[in-house]
Amino acid sequence: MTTFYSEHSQVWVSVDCIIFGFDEGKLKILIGRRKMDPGRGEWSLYGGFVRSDEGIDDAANRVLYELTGLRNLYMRQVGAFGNVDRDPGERVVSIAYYALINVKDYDNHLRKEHGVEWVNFDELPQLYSDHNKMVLKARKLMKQKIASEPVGFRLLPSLFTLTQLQRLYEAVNGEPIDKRNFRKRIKDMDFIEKTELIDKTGSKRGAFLYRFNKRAYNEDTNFKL
Amino acid sequence: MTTFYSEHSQVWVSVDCIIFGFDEGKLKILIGRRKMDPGRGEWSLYGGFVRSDEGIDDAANRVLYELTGLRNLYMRQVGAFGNVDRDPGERVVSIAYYALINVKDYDNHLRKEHGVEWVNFDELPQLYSDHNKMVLKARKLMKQKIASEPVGFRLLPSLFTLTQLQRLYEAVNGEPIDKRNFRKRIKDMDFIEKTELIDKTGSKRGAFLYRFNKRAYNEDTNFKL
DNA sequence: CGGTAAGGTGTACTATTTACACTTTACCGT
DNA sequence: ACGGTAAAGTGTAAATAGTACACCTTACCG
Repeated sequence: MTTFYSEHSQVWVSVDCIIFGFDEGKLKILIGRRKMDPGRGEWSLYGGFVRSDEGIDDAANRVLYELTGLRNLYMRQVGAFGNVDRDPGERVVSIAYYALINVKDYDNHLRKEHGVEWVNFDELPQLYSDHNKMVLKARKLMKQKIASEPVGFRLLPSLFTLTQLQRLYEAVNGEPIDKRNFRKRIKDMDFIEKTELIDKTGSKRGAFLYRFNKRAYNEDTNFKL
Repeated sequence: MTTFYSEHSQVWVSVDCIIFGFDEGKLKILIGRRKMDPGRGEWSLYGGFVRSDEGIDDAANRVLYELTGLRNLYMRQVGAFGNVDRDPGERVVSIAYYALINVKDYDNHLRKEHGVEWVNFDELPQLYSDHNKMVLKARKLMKQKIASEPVGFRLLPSLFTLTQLQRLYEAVNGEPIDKRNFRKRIKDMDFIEKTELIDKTGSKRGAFLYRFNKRAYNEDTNFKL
C-alpha cells in the first residue's frame, strides 16, 4: 500500500543545544570544534540527529545527557531552522534547544573528553552554519524566561548569595542593577529563603546563603525580576 | 561516497498553520475537515509537507498562499512538534506557524473551495493529532507579540476605528479595557494616525478612522498595549 | 422630535519604580 | 593590635506609570 506520504521527500532532523552557564560574573555557553565534515574544525554548537524512535525533546535530552552526564536539566525549545542550504552537506532541518546548567555540576574531564569549552557569551566566535542565529534567538528567549519565571537558579549552585544572584541578572540583562532595589524585590518573594549558612569565599565578612524553595513557589507563583 | 548522514534516519517534515482572524468582536482561527487518512474527517489545521527544495519558512509561505491567495502575510514560527506518535501514519515532525490576516481580505469562494471555516477561538473543537497544542502555543506567542509590537493591525482593515482596535485587544487579552485609558495610550503613539474619514457602519454618529503608519513607527519604535 | 446607542473626553488616586549613601564586618598585612 | 580594605547590608523620598471613574455629544430612527 502506498500512502500520500510517499509522494513527499524526507529530510534529516537534528537537534542543536545552546547550553548556558554562569561563572565569574559572566554568562557563558558551551561550544566545541566540529569533528566531522562538512565544517570540520569550525566552532559549533553540540548536537545530534533525531532517531526514528525518539521524540525531538527526547533527542535533545539524550544529546544533553551524552555531553554533560546530567539529567533533568532545564531545557526549552528555541525553534526549527530549515533553510535549504543551512547545512552544506545535505538537507537537514535542525531544532535548537537551550539549556541552563550550573557550571560546577559539569565534570571537567567529561567536558574535555567531548572537546567543548565555556566561552563568554559576548566574545562568541563565528560558528558553523546558522548556529549564531540559533544562539541569538536562544538568548532572547532565555532572557525573557528568566525575567518572568524563577529558572535563573538553575545557573547557580543550590545555595547562593544575593550578590551572586544579582550578578547573574546583571549579566543576563546586560546592565547594572541597584543593590538595594534588587534586595527589596527579593525580600518580597517568600520562596527565596535565607539560610543560616554563610559563604566566606566572596568576601572577608561573609554573606548569607539563600536557596530557592520550589514548593513555596508553587503556592504563590509570582515572579518578576 | 557514504557520509555520516547515511547512518541516520530521515523523517517527513510538514508545516501547520494557525491562521488568526478577527471578526464581529471575536478572535477566530481557520480550520477544516481533514481530507486524507489518517484522521480523515477530523477538524484540523491547514498544512503541507516541506519540499526538498524549499526552506521551512518558504514552505509555510507557500502553504499560506495556496490556502488564502495572499502574499506577505504576517507570519511567525511557533515551534517544532515531534513526538514519535504524533502522526498516526508515519514519523512526521511538524513545524507550526501562526499568521495574522484580515478576514475581509480572504475571498469567501476560495475559502469554501478549500473547505475551511472561521471558528471562534474559544469554541474550538478537538483537533487532529497535537494541533490543539500548537494552537495554544501559537496563541500565547501571538498574545505576547501583539502586546509589544504593532502587529495587531494585520487583523484589521487598513482603516479602523478606535473601538474596533479596542475590541481586538479585548479579545486577545480576554478582558475588558477602559475606553478612556485605552484612547489615552493610543494618543501617545504618533504612528497611529487619525484620518478625516468617518465610519458610519458601527454607529449612527460615526467614528473617525485611523491608520497605522509604518514609516512613522520605524522612527520611534515604542509600542505597548 | 424624543429615544437610543455608540463616540468622545479629563482628573484624582494608587501603585510601582527609581534614585541615592552610609554603616558594618572580618580578614589581611604591617 | 590596629588601620586599611573590600564586600555585605540597610530605608526613604521623588518620579512615573497605571487605574478608576461619569457625563456630554451626535445622528439616525421611528
